[in-house]
Amino acid sequence: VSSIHDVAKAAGVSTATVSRALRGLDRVSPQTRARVIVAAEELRYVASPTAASLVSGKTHVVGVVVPFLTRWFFANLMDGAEQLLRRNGYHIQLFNVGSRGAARTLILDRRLLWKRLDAVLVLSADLESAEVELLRNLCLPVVTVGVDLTGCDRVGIDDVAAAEVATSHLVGLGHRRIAYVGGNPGEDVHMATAVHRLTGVRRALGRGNAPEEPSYFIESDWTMRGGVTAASRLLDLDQPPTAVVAASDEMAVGVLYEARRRGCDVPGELSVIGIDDHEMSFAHNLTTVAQPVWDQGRIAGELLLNALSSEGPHPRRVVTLPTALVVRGSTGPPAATAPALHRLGGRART
Amino acid sequence: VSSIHDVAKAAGVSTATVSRALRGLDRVSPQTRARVIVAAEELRYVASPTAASLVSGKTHVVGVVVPFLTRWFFANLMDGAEQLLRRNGYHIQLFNVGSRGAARTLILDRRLLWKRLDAVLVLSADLESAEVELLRNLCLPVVTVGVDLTGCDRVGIDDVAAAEVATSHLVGLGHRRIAYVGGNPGEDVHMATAVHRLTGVRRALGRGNAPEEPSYFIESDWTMRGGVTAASRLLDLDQPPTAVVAASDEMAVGVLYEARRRGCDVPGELSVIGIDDHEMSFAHNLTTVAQPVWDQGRIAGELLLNALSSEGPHPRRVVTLPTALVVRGSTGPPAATAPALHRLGGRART
DNA sequence: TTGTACGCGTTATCAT
DNA sequence: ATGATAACGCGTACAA
Repeated sequence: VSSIHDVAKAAGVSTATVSRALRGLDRVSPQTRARVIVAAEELRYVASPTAASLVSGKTHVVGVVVPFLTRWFFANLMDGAEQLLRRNGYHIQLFNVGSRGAARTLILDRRLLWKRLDAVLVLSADLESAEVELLRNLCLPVVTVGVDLTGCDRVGIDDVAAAEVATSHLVGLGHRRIAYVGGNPGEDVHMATAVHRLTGVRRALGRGNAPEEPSYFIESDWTMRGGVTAASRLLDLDQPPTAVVAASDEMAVGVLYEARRRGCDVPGELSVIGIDDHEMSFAHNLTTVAQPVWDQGRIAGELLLNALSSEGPHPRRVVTLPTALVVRGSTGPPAATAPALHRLGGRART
Repeated sequence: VSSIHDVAKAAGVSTATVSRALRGLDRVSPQTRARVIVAAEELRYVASPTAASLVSGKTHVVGVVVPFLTRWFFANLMDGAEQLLRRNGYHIQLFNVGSRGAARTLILDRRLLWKRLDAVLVLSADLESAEVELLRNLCLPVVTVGVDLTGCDRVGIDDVAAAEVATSHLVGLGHRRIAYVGGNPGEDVHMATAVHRLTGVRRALGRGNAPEEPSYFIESDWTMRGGVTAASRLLDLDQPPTAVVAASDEMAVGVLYEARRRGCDVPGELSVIGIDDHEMSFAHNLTTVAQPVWDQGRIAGELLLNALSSEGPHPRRVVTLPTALVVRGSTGPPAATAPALHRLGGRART
């Protein structure tokens, strides 16, 4: 409830001096600064951020665009970015845009972003072209994680390689009937990721001289339930696969669940590998390709701070982080004999 | 890049009229309003939120204080609250305070909150007394989830009852050697929750005439790893329990993992029950007491909107949501014979 | 080193 | 119904 005038009066100086003293600018005598600081503390003065923003044009707020708050991957990205940004005096404003298509919760729009933010962080959210356009017109630093926006700084992993490593692991174990449970490239926020991982799987199959059986490629959503549904379709086939690559650990766990439910032994009758190294994966004994999620968020924050501190245009920065195969107990060599069938009576769920 | 003056000029009216027309106030002729709207659209005008805040005193920003972004429970609370608030024109600013004690990431402080927010949502974060004091001095509506702040609106579940139901389920199955794996009440953000759930367990044991064995009460942290550690201690006992109540599903899954790792059959040799109904619990076939997490967030958002729209002080509102026992496969009657031991060689990990 | 005064882009009050 | 104008609270040239 006390303004800069009150502090000025109490310290016996002008408001300009208060402003300078409190913000650590030079051209203020040490004694004066001390008096001002004491007075400000006394009056519990805090400069109004809105007033400051109005004149400076800086809000010290960073917008974070994210498709899901509730999924492990995004929550960890957020966490990594948040800590760094906050430590450097920036506040985080959340834009939870939701999934694509009908499930989309929020369309980014001028009034939502305009004049509110100093920068934008896009966490693996594929945006509509109009939204990308908008982001550009904002004339703000934009950093993305796991998705490409031409010209914007970016951090991510090599999704093609990650899927390739996962698939090659199975090929190396002797599997030839390998299925892929991936995200739906058309309707999903992870469009790019879905495409890249599919590419990686194909590449590994080709290199390993393993066939591509169309019915082994299932599109589903990135959740555990998606994995359950996909596994159900696969295990209902006359010739079920002997191994499954899932595009995420959550989906992989869904596959494990459905296999277990049908009495299909893992890895004896079915090997399963995921991508992510989700925090729960070790409890499921899931083999996976680990990616450093939290670090991707942190580094994205660093890139943002960098862009924020350097005036003018800067060269584009792209950071690609390494992944690593984590072998646990859900993968093994295929059974020597033809596997037992674990079909359920009815038709596969969709 | 266009201000209200540009729109005024383009529409041939004053800035005051532009403001009124665009905000849907009355005392503007329909024709004038139309002209203004067209001009604004033409110029892609969006009112500067900072300037508007400076004069109105309203920021249309709600602060959300949360101890962890990365845990399922909090992410879902956030999600529920976020959607409702955004739909009603409020922006979310994140305050990820982190755990208690040394692990604490962020101390809430005047400059962080002052003049920035219209209201604050505290999601199950136990705050330092100084922070609570600060929150009060902000003179803003404050709503909490799962934690009590005297005078503040609150939504939550009956934690005592939830733990009681979980424990009674085991008692009803015939168990008498029942352990409890709970949060550390001293060092944890969930202080209140930890205390309440412990109370519920004790109450059920007392009512069921089951003994309270001190070595069966383990304090750990609310994660899966905490559950692993706790289970390790319990299974190393000379007389291990026949059943475990875990304060959260994540801990319960940790217990399941450690039991499985030691070859201890669930539920044959050990029954396990959690609290939450975490989205992954069905894959672990975990019996649990479900609570409506997302709804708690949503309702907290509703309370906040309510407080925001009604001027002046209002009577305190407390909403308590129901919980429900979900019986799956991790609980069953105790074995008739004395259970086998599943101790490991060394001393229990701590 | 310090003070004066203008401007940031709105909303709100009053007059018309 | 509309317009002129004073706040809102601060940062910052510029003058002193």
